[in-house]
Amino acid sequence: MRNAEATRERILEAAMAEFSAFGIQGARVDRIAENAGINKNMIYIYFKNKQTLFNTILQKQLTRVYKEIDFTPEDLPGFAVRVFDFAVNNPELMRLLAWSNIEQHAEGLSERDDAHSMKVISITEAQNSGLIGKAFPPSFILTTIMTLATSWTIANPFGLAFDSASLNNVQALRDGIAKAVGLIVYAGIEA
Amino acid sequence: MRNAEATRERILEAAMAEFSAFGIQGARVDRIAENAGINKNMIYIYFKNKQTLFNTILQKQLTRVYKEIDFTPEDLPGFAVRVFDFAVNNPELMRLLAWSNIEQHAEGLSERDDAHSMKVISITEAQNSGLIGKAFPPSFILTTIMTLATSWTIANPFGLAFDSASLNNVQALRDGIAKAVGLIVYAGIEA
DNA sequence: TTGTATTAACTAACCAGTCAGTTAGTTCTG
DNA sequence: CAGAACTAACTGACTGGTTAGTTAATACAA
Repeated sequence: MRNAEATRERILEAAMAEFSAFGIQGARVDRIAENAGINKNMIYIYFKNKQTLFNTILQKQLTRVYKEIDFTPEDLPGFAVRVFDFAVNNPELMRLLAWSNIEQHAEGLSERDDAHSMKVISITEAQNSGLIGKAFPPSFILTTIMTLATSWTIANPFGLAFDSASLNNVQALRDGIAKAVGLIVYAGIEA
Repeated sequence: MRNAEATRERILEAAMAEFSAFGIQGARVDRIAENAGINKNMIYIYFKNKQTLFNTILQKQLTRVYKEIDFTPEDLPGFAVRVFDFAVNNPELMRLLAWSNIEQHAEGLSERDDAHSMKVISITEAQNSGLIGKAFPPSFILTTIMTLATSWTIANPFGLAFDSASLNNVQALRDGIAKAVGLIVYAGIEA
């Protein structure tokens, strides 16, 4: 079986699981090779080194995030719920983000910054057109939404165990998040 | 200079910096010894191993957190601001928490769980006595406050760079957090 | 048969933990 | 109070195992 593309794909798949579980430092290249069912050297042929492999995966996953979650400034509670669902359904990805944050070797995150700036601008416009309230600055609103929506993932600084029981009723959390975000973004309107 | 207590303290200090920067896996015992200005073997005399050293530090820091931040169910916006100030002023500690979460070797966190349960009970009582609103479940309120208050630290899943500019005006963030928490906990009262 | 995919064996560096031994300080004894 | 006996603090050198990355040789497909 000789198939360059398939081999590359299997490396990426195994590496995603490995990096998500152990981070960059903790990931073992031998283990990735074994789980991918390929020889370790293939990793060094398809990717420069461990760090590059990680960067490739992070890039790919981030692109996926921005593609799969629609940003709707006119419906921020709905957006928050979408982020929440995505985060709860993709714990591997959340862990990858956490690792890239704390191990601080991340590169090429300009895409992330761009996506952030665009959202802040959209929120500003929504405020000016009266779609949402002006009680809070746009960047504050965005940060609040993103952290609120990911509170029940590995991102919670006090541990997921902190409030894991709530995950037994995902719909209740969805409702709570939508309501809380609504209070914040519609503060000052129709009140 | 022979002083067991001082030596132990210097190890803990250097280890805190090391673990905060590199985590458990990434921490280097040799580096801790060098920065503490002691012989590496002393670490193994005073502490069983690297993991035990980490656990000791985590325990100590968590105790400090619970001691230094008063929980006031009758003034949750104030509590949130206190958590925010503490988090912003103790980035090392926030990193330590993040490492202990993601590297999942943490032990002896019953103290943390107890502190959490107590707060949930207090919030429930506050709701029943009409001090705060019943729009959200107690555990939801607590989780929301904790993550909101730590959104501008390493805990932010999308990176601190996500909204680092806001940290230039800490007072504005404090006000925003207090206001947002107020909207959530007083929803349904005096409205 | 030519070049690409793949492999096994190897290397150099690193690192947690150990160990045999030394030095500083304290207690006991005559 | 001298100095021997003892204890606690500390040191430097080492080891066994691990790991990222390399190299040289082999299998295969066109």
